[in-house]
Amino acid sequence: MSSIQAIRGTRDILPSESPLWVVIEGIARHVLSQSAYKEIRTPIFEMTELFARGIGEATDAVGKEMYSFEDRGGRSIALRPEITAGLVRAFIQNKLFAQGGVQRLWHIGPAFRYERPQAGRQRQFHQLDVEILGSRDARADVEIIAIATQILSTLGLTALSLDLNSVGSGEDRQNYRDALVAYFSPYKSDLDPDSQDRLDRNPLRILDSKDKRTQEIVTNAPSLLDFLCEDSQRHFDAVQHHLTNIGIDFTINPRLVRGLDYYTHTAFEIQSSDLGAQATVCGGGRYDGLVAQLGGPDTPAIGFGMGLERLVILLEQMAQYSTDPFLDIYLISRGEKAELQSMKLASQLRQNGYFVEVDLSGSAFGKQFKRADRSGAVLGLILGDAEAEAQKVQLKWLGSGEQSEMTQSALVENVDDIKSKIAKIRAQATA
RNA sequence: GCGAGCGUGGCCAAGUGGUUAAGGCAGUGGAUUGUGAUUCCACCAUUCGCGGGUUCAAGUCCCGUCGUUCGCCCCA
Repeated sequence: MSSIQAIRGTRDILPSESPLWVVIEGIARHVLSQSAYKEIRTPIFEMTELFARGIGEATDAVGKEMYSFEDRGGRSIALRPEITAGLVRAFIQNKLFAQGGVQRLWHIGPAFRYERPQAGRQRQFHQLDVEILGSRDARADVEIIAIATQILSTLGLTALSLDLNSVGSGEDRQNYRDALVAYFSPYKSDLDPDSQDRLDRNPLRILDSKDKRTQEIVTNAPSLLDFLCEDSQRHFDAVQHHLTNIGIDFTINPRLVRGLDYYTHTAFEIQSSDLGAQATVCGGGRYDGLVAQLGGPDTPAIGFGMGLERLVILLEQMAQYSTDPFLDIYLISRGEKAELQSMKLASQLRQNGYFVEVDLSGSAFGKQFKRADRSGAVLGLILGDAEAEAQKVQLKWLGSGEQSEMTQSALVENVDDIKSKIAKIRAQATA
């Protein structure tokens, strides 16, 4: 066992799985272009400082999970731990704000975090990231949430729950944070060790603790919602009002606190109960301060990240999408002349729109038929010495075994008949 | 970073200290030198993730290491 293995926490997406990824990407693309979103592609690595400044030095994603290294020029580089920061950097650097109005952007690709792999978590994972930059309106929040739910429901994922919260303005959050520290400090020794640690680092996280005793203490802790200023409250109310109006169910969860520093106001999470400990399929929120913080013009924004691996897990559980290869014709040949003709025939057929696989084995016809049968093709074509000599080909309908002979040129010209027969057989098979 | 479980061929596995490492699927060749989900035959692990130790004897016990799975932290 000295062969080289994939890096821990990375995974090959094999041919048996990739069709599912294509389905997800296709549906996402469709929904996003319906809503006037434009794709942006940004590098998977950036200056480490971008993440330190944007996401926050104290967050786990940056503080302890970042894949950072020095490049040959001595610069500190990091594989992106999430997508938003790089996207905002691109927005600023390319002056997309100069186009005025609202920018609707999306990006799909890998992100990296140095963590122990477990169910639904890898070191390299893939995210769909969708952002609206330049709108403070509550309708932008709602549009973002609606897009997320539409992608998920179009995929057929229905057993999901949407949690909603407002973390208020930066000021609201600071006030709340102070109040929490004041509330928890007297109980410090009763808290679980993790939460004691969080008291300094990130007191909002204590609310999420799974420890029983801590949860008892949390019951009477002040609620974030009581610390929203008037504007924050109005925004939050408007978001809820619109969501209800368009029929999106949600649960207010005052304990929903997202892990990255840049969030303000709306925070949301979409979860599934079928994912083990990593239940979040999609998480997002508003980040009105980030663009300015990274050196751009003051630009409000909101967006979400959706975890593609987690979608794949859910879709595999449902077994709703076929991953069978799509093939019209399997071409069998044997003998030098036949093999020569088969390549020409195959390319002519492909030019006519057929999906064609050529058997390259040169093995006995019996073996080739076996493979034809397993290939999933509807029609088998047989080219042996006799056919090659006569410029003919045998057509064998693999479902029925019915077989006939025609000239190769007739086959190539007879596109409509053959195609409609293939379509008919395929329709019967799925009926 | 912490905790627990698991590591036998491409895949699924039996094996619980006695030595020749079951079986199934897949694969390859043949019976069938041109007809496919049937049948039959043959081939397919000098070796049980890797390294060390205990023992007359180790896939089986011990230690280490790597990988993997699940959980904690945290998050997509």
